[in-house]
Amino acid sequence: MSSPKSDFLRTLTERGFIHQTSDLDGIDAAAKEGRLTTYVGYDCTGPSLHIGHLLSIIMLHWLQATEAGKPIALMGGGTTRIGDPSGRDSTRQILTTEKIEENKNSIKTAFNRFLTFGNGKLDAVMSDNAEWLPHLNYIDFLRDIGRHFSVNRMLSFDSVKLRLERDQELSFLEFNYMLLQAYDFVELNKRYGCVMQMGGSDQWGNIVNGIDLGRRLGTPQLYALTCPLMMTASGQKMGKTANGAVWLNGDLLAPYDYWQFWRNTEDADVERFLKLFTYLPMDEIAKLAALGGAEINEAKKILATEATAILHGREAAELAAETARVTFEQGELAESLPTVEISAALIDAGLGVLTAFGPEYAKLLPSTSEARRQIKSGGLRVNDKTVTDERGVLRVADLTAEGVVKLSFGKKRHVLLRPV
RNA sequence: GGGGGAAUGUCCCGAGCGGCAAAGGGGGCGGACUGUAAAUCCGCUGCGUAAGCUUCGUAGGUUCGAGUCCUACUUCCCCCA
Repeated sequence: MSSPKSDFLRTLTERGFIHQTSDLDGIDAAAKEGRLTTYVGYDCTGPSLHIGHLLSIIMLHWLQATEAGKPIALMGGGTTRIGDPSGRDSTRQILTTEKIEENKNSIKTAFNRFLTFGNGKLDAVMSDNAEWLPHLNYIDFLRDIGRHFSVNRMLSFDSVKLRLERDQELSFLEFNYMLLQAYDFVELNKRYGCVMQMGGSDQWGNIVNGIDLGRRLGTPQLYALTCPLMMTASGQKMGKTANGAVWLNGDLLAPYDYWQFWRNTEDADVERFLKLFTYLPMDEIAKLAALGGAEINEAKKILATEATAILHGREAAELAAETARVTFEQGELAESLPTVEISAALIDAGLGVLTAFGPEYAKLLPSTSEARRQIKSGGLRVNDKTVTDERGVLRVADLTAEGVVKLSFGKKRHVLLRPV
């Protein structure tokens, strides 16, 4: 197609969101008229979404911001009971319905910062396929939906093919996943006039199945749009911090740590990430991207603050930036660092360093054995002084003027112990 | 139904004559160098502030001593029917 006429497609294209689409012209036209109602589905396999999901959420944001259509966030309350085999070597553990409900409620909270929900034409809605999938009748489903699926073709999909080639188990349960996801698309079309599904590039097959099913059932033309799988410039899969996944929920990953995650972006990724993970205008991004050498750190700080702001709010982002500035640039003690309160009696009696860093208190390290090893390689500091004696003890004399002890693991992770 | 093979350090792959806390990778973490980057180099990578304790699919057995030998069971793969 020529250059896109809709703000929506132009934005996604210039910011690098688009990996694959069906019928670009059709999408463009629908976006221009504001009738591109679009959904993205989210599994409820974990307690929170993580940055792997962020691209699709931001795409929904742009959909709404450019007035291209109504965003639908679909919770996979039903499909999670089956388990998507895509990208999986082995069968997912089957979660209990209680666990799925719990995850779902926790996941939902992340969307409010990105989308405006309500009853208006372009207001976002949250749906849940547990509303319809559990009520399907097996025979009816086979007759109405199953007959449109060719097993020959299903076997050719990567998610299935890989398992078969490697002689890995693929249960009949999982084999049905793609039918249900296809059905979701059609159902959302009926309920909300949804005409497009977006997702990560690994979802392409599943999405196209929905389009095919729609055509066979006489549903209006449906569209697909996928975004690239996020990798860092050095080829690592994105989304890991030292402590695990980069969760979107603040109770699982504090705004400060989230800010740090973005601050540590590789040079080569800065421009790409500014486009994808912030709402900054393109000309401003171009300026930041032009920075070279050590100056690029300024761009990284802006990336971190902007990305944190759209998830946790401006105030939390500024606080994280300030905490980082005091800690890293002035080398001073920032009282807003993550703080663990301990009983004053522990300090009075003298608290062993190994224990203090361990899982019981600062939680910087998973075990005291690990703490011992880190001391040997010089990775632990108390009040910015490297710990050399694994038998060292924290005492009242170690408290700073602020009445805390600063424990550091590596150059980047700090925790304050505050006796109360 | 019959025959053969395999399960190893709770991230993955993977060696392992009866003396093993168990080779080697990958990944991860720390240190050095830098810019809280990448690349590179070095170190660490079961638990325990000591003594020591607990690991090789599960349960028994042989032995001074078992990842290693024997028996049963579980799961997976291959061949035959």
